[in-house]
Amino acid sequence: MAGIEVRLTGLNSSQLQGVKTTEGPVLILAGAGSGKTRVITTRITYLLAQGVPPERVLAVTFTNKAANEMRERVGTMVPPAMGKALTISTFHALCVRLLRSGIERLGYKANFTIYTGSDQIGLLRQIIVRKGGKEVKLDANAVLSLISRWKNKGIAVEANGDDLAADVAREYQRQLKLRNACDFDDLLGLATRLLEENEDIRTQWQDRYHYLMVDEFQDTNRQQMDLMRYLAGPRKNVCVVGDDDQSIYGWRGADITNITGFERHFPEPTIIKLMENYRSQRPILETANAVIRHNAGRREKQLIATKAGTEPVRLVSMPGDAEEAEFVINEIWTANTVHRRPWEDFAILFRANAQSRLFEEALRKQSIPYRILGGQSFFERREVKDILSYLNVAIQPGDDVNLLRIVNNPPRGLGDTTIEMATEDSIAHQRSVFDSLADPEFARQFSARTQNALQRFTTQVRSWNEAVSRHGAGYAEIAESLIKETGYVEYLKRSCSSPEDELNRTSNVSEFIQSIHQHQQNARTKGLRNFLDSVALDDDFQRESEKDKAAKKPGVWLITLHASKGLEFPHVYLVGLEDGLLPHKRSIEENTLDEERRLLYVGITRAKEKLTMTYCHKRIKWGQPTGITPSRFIKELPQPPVQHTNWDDLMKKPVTLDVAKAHFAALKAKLGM
DNA sequence: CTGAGCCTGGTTTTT
DNA sequence: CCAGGCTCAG
Repeated sequence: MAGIEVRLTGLNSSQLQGVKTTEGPVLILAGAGSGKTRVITTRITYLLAQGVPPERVLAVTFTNKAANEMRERVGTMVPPAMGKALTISTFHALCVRLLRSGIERLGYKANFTIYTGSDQIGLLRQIIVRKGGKEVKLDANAVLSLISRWKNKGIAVEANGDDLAADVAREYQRQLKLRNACDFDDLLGLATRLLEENEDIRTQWQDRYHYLMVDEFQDTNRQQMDLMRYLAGPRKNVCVVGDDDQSIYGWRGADITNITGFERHFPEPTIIKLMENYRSQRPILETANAVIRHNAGRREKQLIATKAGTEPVRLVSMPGDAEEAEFVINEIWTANTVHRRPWEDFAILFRANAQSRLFEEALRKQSIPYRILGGQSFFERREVKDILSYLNVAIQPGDDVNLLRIVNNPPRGLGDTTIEMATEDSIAHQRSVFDSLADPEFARQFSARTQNALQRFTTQVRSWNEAVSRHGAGYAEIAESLIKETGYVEYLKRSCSSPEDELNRTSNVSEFIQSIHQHQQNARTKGLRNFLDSVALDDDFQRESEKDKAAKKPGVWLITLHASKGLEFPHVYLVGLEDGLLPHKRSIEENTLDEERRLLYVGITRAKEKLTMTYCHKRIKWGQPTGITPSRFIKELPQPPVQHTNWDDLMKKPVTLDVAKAHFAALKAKLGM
């Protein structure tokens, strides 16, 4: 094998140890800003340089973004052929691969459909109405999170209680299997079960990968830990990288004991601490260290500053939320106008999305560009979701959830009554809704007109099914003709209220068609099923994600603390340090203050040069001014380096000449002088 | 099927 | 306050 060069210069001794400890379980505790990604990518390169074949290396991440970044970075360090032979994947994508080749052992068919959040909710709503009648007030979202929690812990849905929620959950699971569908949690759970119950498959996968790496390990749940254990096998070459202090997804099932109790799953690991911080100036790190120290049961560590700095950390009290927004935006405006700092140097971090509104308004008022992460993803938009449902039905007409979404959309004479009867019939005869619709016996009870509509629809579905089942079928063309045949776009146009809306939605349809074409041309594994997988897993190769697009737009960052993890900004405003907000009311009730403290810690460690925290004495809540108690975390902030001031003092401070000039110039520009 | 009007609830959201 | 879901009338 041609020698690969590994660049080890510039790594500190613990980073070097992380790179070179290749055998046995390794736990790398990577503090915020400690150069974790560099260690992971260099470690992969190092393995290859030691002669490990690239197809024996598996690196798992949580997000597609992280996987792509890792792939790119490694790609610059090794020959292209080697880079391609590595497996760098998200947990979910890896599980889909496992399941597509083995799920038949668990009683599913290999062409199973992946149900996303809205599919799940749709199915649950249906079941709730059927089981409990219309009066029953059972929140589908609540049941869904219950189901998710069980699945994350590896508890069988079937094995829980006999109240309505548990009953609905059981029916949900039964329906999924009947429809040959998996939800996101199933992907992990079933893949794990597949390995657990089948020795041959387990050994096959254990032979495949000899070196495993997991990033963001603090976010793994029980299932993911089990999965890694089975994949690692007796070799136990597992290197996990994470930071228990940045575990902020407990509410989503992440199990912090995976990292704090790592030894229980992998005895006698090498533990490496990356504590040198290359991001933040010393005062910021002192603040962070002081805050996180208050958490119990953590792995003891302290971030070590490599960057000095004299800028104090500020804590500013505000009379109300309006002043808070105004103050922050004014400072940003001045820094940009007077000191020429670009807008994207500033981030406003908050606990809850609702907080962003006042800031947005203030930014708009000053015509300052900003970017906001989140919002509806492309594939959750109605028109895209509709077409996806058509394609899923084409593959599996028995997929009731997707069928019901499109059966009368556009309207084709199959209204509520017909569909309700079909649903009942399908339950009575233990078959799919499609099978009921297509049954002449069932059709007989309807008017000639409805019979006609039934005939037409079922014939169409059958022809689509045949078309997509043909080997090597051009699925982009099929999708296009399907849309034409159904008159979907015309229908969509009719349902739009404004020309802008119409343009937006129709271009979404075109963009979607375009992405199928691209998949058909470029994807490594072609086929409609694979396309739908990559859509469900949001790992659509060519199309830029909404987040990437937002990140490229210039402007001030408005972002939740959760979404800020992994990012860094020169100037950070961490707003709303108030009891009930940070820590959040629910967290106080549920006694998860540790996680709230970690959230604060994550926020603090985002800042590179300057950190300003704020809190209000009053806040307009639901139209009413409400008194506020400052955050209980404030007393944990060390003074110094934290400087506690208030709004009045800062407003009274004399304006410098520079600032006055800048204001004057801006005013002139506004008036067009 | 649509849309106005009423009611309710309001944390975070990698796949 | 205000967004989203739901109902009922047309």
